[in-house]
Amino acid sequence: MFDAVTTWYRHNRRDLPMRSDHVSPWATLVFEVMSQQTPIPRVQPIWERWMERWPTPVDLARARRSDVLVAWDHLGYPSRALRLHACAQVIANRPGSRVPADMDALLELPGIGPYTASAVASFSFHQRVPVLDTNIRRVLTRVFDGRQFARKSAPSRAEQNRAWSLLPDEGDACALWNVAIMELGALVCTQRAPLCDQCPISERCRWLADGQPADAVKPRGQAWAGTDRQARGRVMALLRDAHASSAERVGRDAVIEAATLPGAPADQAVQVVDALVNDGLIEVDRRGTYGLPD
DNA sequence: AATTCGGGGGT
DNA sequence: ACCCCAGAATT
Repeated sequence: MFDAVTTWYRHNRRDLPMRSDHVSPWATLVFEVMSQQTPIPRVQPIWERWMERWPTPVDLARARRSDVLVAWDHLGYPSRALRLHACAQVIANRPGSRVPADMDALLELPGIGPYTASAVASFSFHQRVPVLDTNIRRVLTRVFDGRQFARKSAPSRAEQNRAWSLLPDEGDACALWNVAIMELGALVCTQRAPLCDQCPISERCRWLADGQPADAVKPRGQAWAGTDRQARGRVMALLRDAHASSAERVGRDAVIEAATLPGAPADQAVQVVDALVNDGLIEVDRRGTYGLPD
């Protein structure tokens, strides 16, 4: 399994800048945070500009949150940007301002959960830990369980045990294994139309052997049009533009207008703006004008 | 375990 | 129109 997947990886991997050997642990951490629920192609250009501007945790720790939110641009889930900023400040106060190398310490950091902690621990520090992202979970579920998709909820204990059991003995090999099987899920064992004829482990795949049975229809996800998230996104876009162009603040009327969606309940805009203030993503001054925090 | 948190490109 | 995407925090 290891040889088949890693050999495939060597010949088929994408040439991503963040996989370069001279990428720092901090740069890797930033990339993994940006990649949470966000496709790689959209992350890449923003990550490159970001690391040029704030190469180290100390650099980002000193930045203003408003500049951080503008640089985050439209990556989505802007609370991630604030958590990353807070994370930089925690790391900047550690000895040597170093990114911690072990899982327990990484998990203490703001915005760093099981996936990101394991990715940094494995890819940057070659710790012997499994990585269970959406791609790897899908591959392992198909190969071993014969099901089309992993469960929507967090990885079960059984999934984690299996991931551990597949790890090679050495940390270096684990890093290669993790990135290789992740890439296999991203390029071959895809969500929609897996390319099983190109898969190096198709012979051992229970799902393929069973005739690719389809899972039961999954419950529908959250709609988009008219949601709080859409309204919040509009407010953030308005304030990003205002800050980026002239560092100007915006009156309440304009903010409420941005938060008002066609056909939405009348009180949605007000509630959304209040929630953004509460989340620390926007601020009101004494005159009642709005802007990005600090 | 279920919800909430953006945004855009593919199908 | 709907789907998902190198998830995390909160309840």
